[in-house]
Formats: sequence, structure tokens, C-alpha cells
Amino acid sequence: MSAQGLPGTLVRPSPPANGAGEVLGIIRTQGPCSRAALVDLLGVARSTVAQRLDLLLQRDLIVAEQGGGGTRGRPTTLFRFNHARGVVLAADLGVTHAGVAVTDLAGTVLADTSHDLEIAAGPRHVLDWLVQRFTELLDRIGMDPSRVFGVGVGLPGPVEASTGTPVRPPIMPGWDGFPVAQHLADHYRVPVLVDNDVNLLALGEQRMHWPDSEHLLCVKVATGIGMGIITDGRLARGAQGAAGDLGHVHLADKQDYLCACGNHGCLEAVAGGAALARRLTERGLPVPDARHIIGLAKQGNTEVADLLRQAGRLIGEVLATVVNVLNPSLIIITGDLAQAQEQLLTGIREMIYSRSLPLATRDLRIVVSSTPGSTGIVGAAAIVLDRVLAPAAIDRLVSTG
Amino acid sequence: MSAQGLPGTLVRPSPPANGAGEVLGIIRTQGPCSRAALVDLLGVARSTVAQRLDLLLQRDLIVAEQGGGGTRGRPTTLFRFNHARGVVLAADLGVTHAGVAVTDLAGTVLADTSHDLEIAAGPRHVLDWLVQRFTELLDRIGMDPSRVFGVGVGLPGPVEASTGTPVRPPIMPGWDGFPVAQHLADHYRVPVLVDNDVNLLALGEQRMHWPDSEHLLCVKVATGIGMGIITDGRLARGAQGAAGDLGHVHLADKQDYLCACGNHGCLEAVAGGAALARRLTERGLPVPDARHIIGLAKQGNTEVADLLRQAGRLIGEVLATVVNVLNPSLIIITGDLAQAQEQLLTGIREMIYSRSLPLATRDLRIVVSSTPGSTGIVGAAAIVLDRVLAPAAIDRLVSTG
DNA sequence: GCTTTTATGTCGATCGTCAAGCAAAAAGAT
DNA sequence: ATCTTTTTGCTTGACGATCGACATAAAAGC
Repeated sequence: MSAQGLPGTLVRPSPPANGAGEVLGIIRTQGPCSRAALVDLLGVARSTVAQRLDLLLQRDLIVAEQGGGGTRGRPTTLFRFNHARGVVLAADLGVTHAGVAVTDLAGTVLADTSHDLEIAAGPRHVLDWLVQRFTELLDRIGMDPSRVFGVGVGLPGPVEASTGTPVRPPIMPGWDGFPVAQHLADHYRVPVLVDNDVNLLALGEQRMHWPDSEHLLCVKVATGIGMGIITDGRLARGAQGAAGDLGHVHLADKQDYLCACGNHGCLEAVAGGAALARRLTERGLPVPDARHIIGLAKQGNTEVADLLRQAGRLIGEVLATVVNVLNPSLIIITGDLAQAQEQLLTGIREMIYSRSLPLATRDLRIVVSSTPGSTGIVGAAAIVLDRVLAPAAIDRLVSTG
Repeated sequence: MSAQGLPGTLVRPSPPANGAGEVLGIIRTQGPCSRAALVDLLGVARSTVAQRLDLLLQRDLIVAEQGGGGTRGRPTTLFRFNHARGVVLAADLGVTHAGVAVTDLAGTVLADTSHDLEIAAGPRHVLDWLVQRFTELLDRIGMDPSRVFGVGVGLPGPVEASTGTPVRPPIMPGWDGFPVAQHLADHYRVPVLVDNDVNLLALGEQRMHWPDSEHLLCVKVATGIGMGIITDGRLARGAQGAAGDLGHVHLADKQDYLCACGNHGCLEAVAGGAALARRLTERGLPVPDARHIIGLAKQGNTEVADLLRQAGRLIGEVLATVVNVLNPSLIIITGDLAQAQEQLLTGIREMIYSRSLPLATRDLRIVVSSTPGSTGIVGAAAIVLDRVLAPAAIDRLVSTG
């Protein structure tokens, strides 16, 4: 009716807050809701709830379904979040390995693949390769690329999350300062979120298994050692996106261990998977990589078991300090070496519980990840979903498109 | 016109978001603004800005003043936040000492006093005493108690900030679980915020001197050693409000030092002011308390200087780990011993810069507080002002009373 | 088949906001 | 002295989100 640009035309350039996003948020987190339940939760009138639901139904963001009666009276219609409304592209890029997946809007993996990939091949090569994998996965499930809501990528190094750009990564030659998010956004025209892979592990663990834990640490012990920090339910990335660098914490009494970073005495140089493998090889027990260490430990090799236990103690010693400083309620151990539960976890627990204050450890649980391998992808999808399904973003989607 | 409760009466029980709080927030943070400036900053229509300003003027929350011309045309009227609209009661309670103040709504101290006070006298005694001091200060500046917007209190121990209750404090006998905030709120009928004193130091430093630092640590080195953490501009308190416990971090090679907490090898037991004083006394150099150590160091006593330097190195060693983990852009050293800049600060810097990664330390500044003594009060006022002047709270104030 | 109970749909009224227009005020420019 | 420019003050008609109230729909129990 009203032509754009004419005098008198009413366009609303200010935030289009119509409350639809708030309703979707509740439905997403609380599960299927009836109108009455939404009225209670939101404290707004029935008619308002109905109008907002209409908007969401129009946009296919929710679907109505028959609610089980139980009580007499007209049966309740429940409104469920339409997970299948769109998809998210998620990737977890490691140093030599890449996990690639397409998830629905609940973060459930619809299709995924796993490849060997040298991150050192440089950003252009890797990202072009990644786009091809995404295209293949979308083809496989018959999903049109126009239904992609966003892209999430985890990288093995510090990332400035606000811009999606690696910041002086020690092990990603050619990636320093490359605008990863911008590059992918130019291709897909949707929000692209890039973050450190361990941050995404922490977020994935929280979303999959520990939604009530607002303060947790996720420690990845593999070739190297890294940590993702969640405080007050939010990722703590630090001033330059370099927070959680557990691997290069300095151990005063291990000056004779040279680290790949050039320093002496880094935790990673003593207790990291690469360091353990090298030490075992030097002792005449050839171990190609970190994963084989686990096999030997499970076969009952006491030398390997002792080494893992000692590594756990060292990691636990550093974590005891971190526990005092951050007071988390949960520590999740993940990564290849985490599977050595009896040795590594025991060593870690031993030091944390003996060295941290009773108040800090009273309600502290220390567990091993139950879903190694899939957590990073879930975290990558989660940062994207947090962005593109945020109330403000939904309000915008409902108002405009 | 419309009587409450009659059918047809439209009362709006839902969030009274009228945008007035948003306007006040800009005026508070950006300084005096003209209407035109607010239109630019908010992106809303002139008429809307005018209406919101009218509401704020009606409630005396802002005052209009003549803006300097400079440009031709009708002179701008600027709107300034009315700091004098009300006051905040702020207290910084230490173990043996208390700072008490009344501030305006900008956090500027209007009146303050300082007293010796044993926190061990218990919550009822101390809080009754505190209420008397507040009353005296309000009398002194002729301020009616009805103008009190809120109360902020810092306590020397872990506090569950959401409820304002101490949680198993090691040095506050009788305070464990006492509902401090509730107790004061029953008296004043305004929001009462209670937090750990070092958290308030960190917040005060940020607000007074480093408003652009979103990631900072504030380390207090006095009788004991504590730390307040700000990440992403927000205080990190941990799961139980016990975060920042630097004093009881365990040092592997200092097992022979017994700490007051019962453990061995705590940083505080080696490098805290009480520990240093005791050690000097044992060596035949009687030192009554931490503050006298500074005097000796400034007189050129090399033994004391060496001891302080060594304490700084130990604190720096622990902080190097914290820098790797949290990646702050600023560390502020405060507390009585912080005045020994040449010795303590140098020792701290020495270890942090040599032991943390270049990325983490590249943009890291380490400074000594320029306003020891007044920072805690400013922080106590700040948590209150953040609450009672938050946009939502202002919207409510403008709508209802 | 009727009543009860619960859920849903529709309506006019109100409030905050919008763009636009016009008058007033004050200072530099002509 | 007059014009122009800039900013404010005030009003208007419209729109969208929300509200409460009433009317309608659908199932269980009598």
C-alpha cells in the first residue's frame, strides 16, 4: 500500500522488537509449549502470544502439533520449534584432521564427514576445500544451499572471535590475520562465526551434557594441551582471544624440557601427547602418535601407565591453580589422551583435590568427555545458533524476510 | 481518568520499556548531550527523544543547561545527568578496618569516614554499627535518607553476589551464610549489593581509570593476597563466588611454609604481608604489620628490599600462569605492599614477561594503583549504580513512581 | 444430547512510536 | 538591519504492538 520513499511512508529503522524472538527462545529451550504455558512464562496477554505465534507459524519457524489431552476440555495444541526449517554448516579444523558437518537448527548432525587435512596448506586452499565438502554434504541430504542459516568454524589456534580472524597462531602458517569469517561470508551471505577449537569443545560439552553448569573448564589433552573457559555461561576468550592457553604455562622445575614454542618448561612440552610419544620412542618404545599411547596403556604397559599418571599430576597441578582462580563447578577432560581414564584422570584429580581449597573443590566435578569427536562440531553449530536464533535476529527475520 | 481494576481499564503489567532508561544511559556515559546528538546515537525520531527527555526531566533525573554556541543557529540545550538526584551508601569492610562513604549518583564521594573495626565482632554488631555511620554521614551533608538509591558493601571473603551472602569465609567468624544484603535491605528498602572486597577494587579501578579495559586483573597484596577478575567487562566471580583466590594457590617448592588456612605452600604464606612481617620479626627486625615493611624498604633496607623483590617474583610466577589462562590486557597491583614499586612490581613484571607467551604479553600493561584507599568505595558504589541506574530500572522508576 | 471445561479467534481501545510540518529562538553572514 | 542557518518546541495523523473482554470451538463427562 505505502510505496517506499514517499513522504509519509512509515519505515521503522529502529530495532524491530516484536517479541517473536522471545517466544521462539522459550520454545527452543523449554521444549514444546502450549499457548497457556507461554502466557505464564512471558507474562503477556493471550492475544499477544497468539499474534506472535502466528508470525512464527507464517515463517515456518514453529509447527503446531496435537497435545496429549489427559484433562477434559478442548485439547491443547503444542508449538514445537521447527528444527528442519534450515541448516547450519559446521567445521572443526584440526592441525592434520577436519570434521565437517551439516546440522539442523537444533544442532543435531544431519550429515558429516571426516578427512585428513593439513591446516598448513594455508587458508585459501583449506577454505576452498571446506566449501566443496559443505556442498557435497548439502547434496547428500538434498538440502538447498538457500536454507543455510549460518556457518561455524573451529580453528586450532587463537582467534579474534569478533572478526573471525586468527591472531598469531603458532601452528597455522599463513593464517595469521586472514579474514576467515569474511571470506566464507562473501561466499554464503550468512553469518559466519569462527573460534578457537577448544572454545568450541567447551561450548559443545556445555550444550550437550551440562546445560546447568555456568562455570566450567574443558581441557583438551592431545598432541598439545588447551583449555576452553566458560564463566557465567559465556565463553571467556581474553583480550586477544588467547585465553585458555594451558599448554604453555611454565613449570618452574621443568626447565630442561624444550617446547616447540621456543620456551623451556612448558606444560605441553612435559605432559602433552607429542612429548610423551617422543619420550617413549627415545626409551626404545616406538610410538608414532598420541593415540597409540592409549593402546599401550590399555594393554597394561606399566611404563606408559606411569608416564600418563605423572602427566596427569602435572596437568592437575596447573589446574589446581586455575581452580583457585576461576572457581569452576565442572572440569571436563577431553582429547585423545583423555581416554586413559585410570591413569590421566586419576593423576589430575589427585592434584586438584589435594591442592585447592575445600571451598573451591567442594562442588567441583572432574569428568572425562563422553562424546569425544562430535563435541567440536556441536560447539561450532552452537555459536552459530546462538547468533542466528537470538531473539533480536528472529525479530528481524520475522519483520523483514 | 480510568479507575484501577474496572473492566476495560488498561494497566500494563508487562515490562514497562519506555526507552527512558536507554536515554539516561547514554547521557550518563557520554556526558551532556543535545537532542540532536541523542537522535544520532539512538536512531529514533526527534519527537520520541523529546518525549523521553520530558519523562526524565519530570523525575529530576536530568537537568537542562545552556550549551556553548560555537556554531551559528539556535544554541543547543544540553541535558546533563543529575548526579545530585540521590545518593548511594558504600562501605568497604576489611578485617580490621572499614571505609564508609556516601556518594552521588555519579559515584563521586560526598562524605566519608574511616574507622578501625574488627569484622570478627560478627555481622549483627558490624552492620548495626555500619547503619549508624551511614546515618551520621547523611546528617553531615544534610541528605534525607529517602534519597538513598541503594547500598553497596565489600567484605573480605567470598560472597555469593546474587544473594549478598558470605560463603564459608576463612576470616570472618560468624558471617557464614548471614543474609547481609537482606538484613540491610530490610532497613533501607532499596537494593543492597554485597560483594568480595577485591572484586570491588577491580571494578573501582576499571571505572575510575581504565574504562576501556575489558579484561583486567586487580591483585591486592596486603596482609593476604587476593585478586579480582574482569573479563569481557564483567566481574568473574566463579561458581560459588570464590574466584580470584590467588593467596592460596599452591607453590610446589614451598611445602615448608604453613599457611593460616591449614595447607602448606600457599602463595600467601610465602609472599603475603603477614608472612613477610613474621619472617622479618624472626630475623630480629621487628615489624608490627605489613605497612611498616614499605617504610623500611623506602629507607633503603636491602634485606627488606630483597624480600619484597623475591615476593614479587613468586607472585609474578603465579600471575604468569593466570595471564596464559585469562589473557588480560591490564594487571593492576594494589594493597599496602603495592607501594613498594621498585621491588614488588619489578619482581612481578620480571616473571610475567619472561614466562608468558609473547602473544599474551604483547599488549599487557602491569601498573600500580594510583588511588589506593578510595578504589574499594568507588567499586561498591559502582555495583549499586549499575543496578539502580540500569535502563530497565530507570524505565520502572519513570513509569511508576 | 447437554453441560462443563479448556483452548482459540476476534474486536475496539490504548500506548509508544513514527515522519512530517510549522513556528520560535539565536547567532553568523550579507 | 535583514537574511540564512541551525536547533528546538509543539502538533498532527498514522501505525503497530499490546491489552482486556467477549464470542466461538472442541473434547470429556453426565
